[in-house]
Amino acid sequence: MVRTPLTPWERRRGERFGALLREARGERSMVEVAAAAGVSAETLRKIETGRAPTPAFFTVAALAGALGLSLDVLVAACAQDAEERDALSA
Amino acid sequence: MVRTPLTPWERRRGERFGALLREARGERSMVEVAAAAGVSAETLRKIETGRAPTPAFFTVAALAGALGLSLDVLVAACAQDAEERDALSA
DNA sequence: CATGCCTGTGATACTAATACCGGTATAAGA
DNA sequence: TCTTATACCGGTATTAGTATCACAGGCATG
Repeated sequence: MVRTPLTPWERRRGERFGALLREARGERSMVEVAAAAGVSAETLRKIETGRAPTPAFFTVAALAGALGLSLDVLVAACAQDAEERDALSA
Repeated sequence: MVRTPLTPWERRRGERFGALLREARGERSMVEVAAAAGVSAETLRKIETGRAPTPAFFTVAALAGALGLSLDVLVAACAQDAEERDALSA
């Protein structure tokens, strides 16, 4: 095996991550936020829906900047959610 | 064109980013840090040398955690370097 | 009803990230 | 000297991220 496929856990983490971004976007439109971050709207959509579970670092950094989010807080929230999920549904 | 190839600017940013990680690693070995972050040593090496200029978000997050770095500080440092470079070599 | 606009979506294409393998060089230590 | 460890490099294979194209639903306006 050359490159390990994404584990279900990683996909769940991606869904959580996307949900956080979507929540932070609020009433703003996808295209508006995507344009502000300098990425395509489709990319933002895939990240929000969890279809791109492990996006590029600078893509996330640009989105976080456009949304006024802290990257450290973001990863912490993801890790916390993951722990809760693991604890609940083992 | 479907996916835009990486621009020289992005590659330079990747080099800067890798240099920051390498500096933060200090005396520790690649394999040690890579293992602590849960990534392969080759991946860490490529990121440090700039051969992987746009690494995955969670890969960077894991490395930053293993190195005790803040992601926000990291991107800020990259952006600052990029601005300096732009200002100098326009 | 038809037309246009805006939002989000599905399919497709192409590039890059990641991992494994082998080889090379350098330095430290037995 | 020989061995070991570390890092670097090239090639290869496979998955995943990203962008363009084409389409559908809602909503206003003529």
